[in-house]
Amino acid sequence: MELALSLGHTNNPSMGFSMALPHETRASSDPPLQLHHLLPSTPVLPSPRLPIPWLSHALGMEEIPVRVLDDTDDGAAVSSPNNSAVSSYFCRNSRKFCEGDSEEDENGSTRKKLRLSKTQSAFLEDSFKEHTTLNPKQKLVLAKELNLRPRQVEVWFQNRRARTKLKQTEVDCEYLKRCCENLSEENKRLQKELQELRALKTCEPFFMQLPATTLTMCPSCERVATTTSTSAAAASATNNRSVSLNKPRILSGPHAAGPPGPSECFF
DNA sequence: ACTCTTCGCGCGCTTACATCA
DNA sequence: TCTGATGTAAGCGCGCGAAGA
Repeated sequence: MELALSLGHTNNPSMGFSMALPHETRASSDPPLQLHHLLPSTPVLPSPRLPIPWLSHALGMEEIPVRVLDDTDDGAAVSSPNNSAVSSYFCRNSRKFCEGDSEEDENGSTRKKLRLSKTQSAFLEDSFKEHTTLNPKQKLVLAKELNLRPRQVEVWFQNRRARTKLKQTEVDCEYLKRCCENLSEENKRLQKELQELRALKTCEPFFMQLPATTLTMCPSCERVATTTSTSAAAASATNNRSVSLNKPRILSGPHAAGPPGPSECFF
């Protein structure tokens, strides 16, 4: 089947799968900051650009040809007994159908929860790939096109955003987990190396008599500098081995050596 | 200019139903 | 046929921003 839908241009060109952060400015054109923006090579959920139903016609500019979906199109099962994308839904609290279609079926029993047909879902999915949010007019047009209530379209988009966010969170967690594992491995390796160096140091007391040369690494710029006593400077300069026996010291804070301010590299 | 109220919307959390293995 | 897991439509409450009084 084909669907002809005319809607305005997107109000959310950034789209993609960047999830809206809570209470962010929704009209902002800047995509919200994501973990994958901060971390290298974080897998990001695909955002394929597929043919989309958001066509070029401006909203309300012309008659929108609407074809009522019928679920025989793809054989998709809508569990509603009348097998249509009905404009009714089940109110949990009142135990009846609400808003426009509150009747019960012939048996007097309430109808089951509506499930969208595959066609409807696919259409909504395509729309979502173009817009993760809908403006009221787009919602109405989509609802009309799919023979759903606007509320259903709205709920579908809300749930779809939630699912996307959940998946992205899972991806991010997986990535962080791998990062953690890698860092643990690196930590183990460095600890082992340190032990070896210490063992070597105790085996060669001669070098203990040499003035200590400390390698100090700036955690900010990651440059390494040697800080030695004045008398030892010459000796250490000519004795690379003594330098190698000293473990680079990671400062606890940015340029923790003191005098230089945090914005100014000590090195 | 500021405050308050109302409205619409999105989100998180949750429930309940449909489907499947 | 029954059952537990999973997916998802939908309800509810809350917070936020915009608009108007």
